[in-house]
Amino acid sequence: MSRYSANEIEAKWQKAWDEAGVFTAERSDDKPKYYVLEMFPYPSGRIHMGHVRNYTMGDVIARYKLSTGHNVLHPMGFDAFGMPAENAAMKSGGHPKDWTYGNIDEMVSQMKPMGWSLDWNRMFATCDVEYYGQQQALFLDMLEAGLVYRKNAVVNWDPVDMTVLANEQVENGRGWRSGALVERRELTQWFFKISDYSDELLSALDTLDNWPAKVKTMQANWIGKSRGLQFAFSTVDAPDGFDRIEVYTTRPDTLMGASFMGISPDHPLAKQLEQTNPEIAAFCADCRRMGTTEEELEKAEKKGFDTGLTVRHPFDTSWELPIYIANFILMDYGTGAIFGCPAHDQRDFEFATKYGLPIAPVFVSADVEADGADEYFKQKEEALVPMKSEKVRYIRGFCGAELQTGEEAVDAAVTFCEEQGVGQGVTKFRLRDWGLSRQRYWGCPIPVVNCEACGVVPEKKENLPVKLPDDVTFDVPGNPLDRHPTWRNCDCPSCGAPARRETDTMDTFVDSSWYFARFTAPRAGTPTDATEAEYWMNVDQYIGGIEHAILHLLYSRFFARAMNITGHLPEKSKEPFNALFTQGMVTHAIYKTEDADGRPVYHYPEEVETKDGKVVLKDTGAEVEVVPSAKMSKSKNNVVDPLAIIDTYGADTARWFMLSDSPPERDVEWTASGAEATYKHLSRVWRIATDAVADETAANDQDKALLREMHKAIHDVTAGVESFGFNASIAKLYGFTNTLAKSKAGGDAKREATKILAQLMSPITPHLAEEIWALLGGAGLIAQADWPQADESMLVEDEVTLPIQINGKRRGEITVPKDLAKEEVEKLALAHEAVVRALDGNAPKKLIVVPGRIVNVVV
RNA sequence: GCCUGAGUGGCGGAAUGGUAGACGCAGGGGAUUCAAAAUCCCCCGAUGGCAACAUCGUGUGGGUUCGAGUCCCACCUUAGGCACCA
Repeated sequence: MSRYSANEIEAKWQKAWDEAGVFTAERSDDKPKYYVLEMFPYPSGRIHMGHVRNYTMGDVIARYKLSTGHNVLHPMGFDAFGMPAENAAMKSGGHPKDWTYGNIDEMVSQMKPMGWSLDWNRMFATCDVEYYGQQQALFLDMLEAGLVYRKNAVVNWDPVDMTVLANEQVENGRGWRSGALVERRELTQWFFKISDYSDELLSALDTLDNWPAKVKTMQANWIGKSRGLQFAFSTVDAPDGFDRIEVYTTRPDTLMGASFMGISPDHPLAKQLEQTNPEIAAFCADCRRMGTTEEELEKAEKKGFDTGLTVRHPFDTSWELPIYIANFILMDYGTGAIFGCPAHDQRDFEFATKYGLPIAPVFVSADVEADGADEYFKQKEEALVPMKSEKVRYIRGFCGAELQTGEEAVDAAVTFCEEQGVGQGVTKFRLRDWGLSRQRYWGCPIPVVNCEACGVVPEKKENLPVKLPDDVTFDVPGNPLDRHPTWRNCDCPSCGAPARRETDTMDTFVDSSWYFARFTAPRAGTPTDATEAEYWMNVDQYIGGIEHAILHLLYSRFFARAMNITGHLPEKSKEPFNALFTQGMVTHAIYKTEDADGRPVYHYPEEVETKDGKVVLKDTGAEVEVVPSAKMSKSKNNVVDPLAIIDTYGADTARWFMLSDSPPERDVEWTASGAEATYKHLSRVWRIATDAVADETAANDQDKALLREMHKAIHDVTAGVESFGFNASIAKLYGFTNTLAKSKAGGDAKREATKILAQLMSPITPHLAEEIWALLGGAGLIAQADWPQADESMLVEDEVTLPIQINGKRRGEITVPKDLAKEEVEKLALAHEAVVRALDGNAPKKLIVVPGRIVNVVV
């Protein structure tokens, strides 16, 4: 008997699948289709355990669907544009293209040994000219459909490197490379009109039944629908054109508590004022040096600048409020101007306290009398911000009842203001338009041309693709496209005069917003092919990390709609992902000690050992602190390399272990002992199979019991696979393997059971399954064999064991024929020793018999 | 503060309202072996008891039920998200 040799087996069967073209997706009318997709990776150059888990989950589904008679589409590609390639080029020379394609080759060579059932014929990278050329065509169609436009927007600008910085490249307000103070600078940029779809993207979430509720909630919050009042304050002595300033508020009921007006440093009025007032200019410049993320704005100290101008309160024109420019107000939200009500907003409260502005309460708690209201409020040292659904007592209300909820008061205030001609109720969304311009080289060029005479002109479709030039260097600051004369200079597609290309490229989220559609026809001369898209779309099961819950998935949903409008996807694909599954992370313990200065030192798993129940360093014997279940991270030295695992145990072990220990949606901890145990188990299955081949035991009375267990295993494992309960399927496989190993059944029954075991294991450990299948003379490839069906009649036992409870506590059990009459069960139960003892001659108060389940005696 | 989840042995985790802890890891004992590796068998929530067995036990406190890990109410802890403000 030979030993289980994973490396030999795995290479052999991968070759066999490849030669038979088992995983080539083919369209045919005689079979239903199934499209399973895992989020494609960034080509970092190395696969990690997260990939192994993610792609193995998809693979189990794909292989299962293949064996249940589906045409399966299970493709793979690379999300290949983006900054890391440029960073690498800047750091160590070379070209982003070479770096990227080198990494892709490297990763493919690491992925293939995992034995995933991928249709590699469909592979592409988003940096392939064929792909981004079609993306440019899509962009032009969207431009024509009015889904793209240009406007000014603020970016992080590094004045030394003369470049735009991503948020993560700004550290403490300084450029990560130059160390220069980062400015916020306005550039003209391209935007997708995703905000036009805010309401639809929100309401359609309700139709996504097979999406995690969590993701839907996150998207709903992100879209952020709100109902409020938009109205204008009239100004006093303001510059021309600023007679009125529009504000938006979700709390119009607090209008009588207004104490100041705040405008964004980017508000037109602020910009007007800073031209003549150096102090205001300095303040605004200071604000613009802050980062552009909301988080940074929130964390920053709240600062304001009194413009000296005032506005009149809409209900009392003699009441004037000062106008402040404030650093926490974003031009992109609402109208870029607010009124502050310090009594009922914590941020306004702090602002008013800082600048000595009045704090007038509008309402108090419902349990406070109106007379004592002002007194009550004076004792408070923070804003009173109850839930909108809570009833409060209005003391400066102007409509509705004195006692009402915030929601009721807001509605009443909107109605009242509309009647008075002071503004109108509007619905606003937090979701902003999607800025897609990136001032970078390694991305999809935006296919437009700037002509002096014609303005911004779309490139002609026949001139696509607009290819990235290869002859660029990164030794000089700035975007190489900007200083590439022969690429940048071109002829206007409209008038033919000399013109300049757009040198901005697209956000990489654009690339990943339609790749799933491209997989249905990856080599088509148009973005998609109608027949293929009609057949393969939608993605039946999408699998990926929760970190993409908002942006990627929301953008993809928008793109699917845009592609429908522009004729690239059918109506049914407006929601492109029928089911979504978000898998947990792969974690690993961290081994930590401290150096002489108290700084943490992280040790590789190989450097530690367990001695006398303590984890110590092999070298010095020093005790090590074990931090369990931390995300794998290079800096913490707790990364497990899939290649090393394949080398030691084989891909089947890695695949099985990644699914065995935790439910798929939760994090799983990689442990060396767990991997070892998996390998031992697979070796055991291998031994059982090789033993079964030559087993000459005659058929006997144990056969039926074994086959019964076999059918139960079919039933349970299948149920697990269909419900994403891979860990449950694996538990059943362990159980069935134990039964099989101990069975005294005849050789034929054992061989049959072993073949079924191999089939049930085949989605998880496909190589070992093929080997056993071949060993036992299975026809063809197990990958192409029909999934076994459980015989329902074999799932029912002839006898059942019923627990006997006394007052709800288990006190014994009886074994009875399955169909025994209830009365007979009662009789047997009452005769049970423990029951007799408990009753002590008395009659039971109550006797509950749940057929086939339980007996409960109440005494 | 709000919205989602989660909380069960030493650990990962099972349990359509019906025998809590399946299955795996770790641990203990035994068989085999000159010895070891590998393999096989048995035990393994806590407390008491030689044992049979008894009592307790699913974050906390209540409740519904013949019966609650599961359903309801309140709370605690924890992870993720939002930072409702525009």
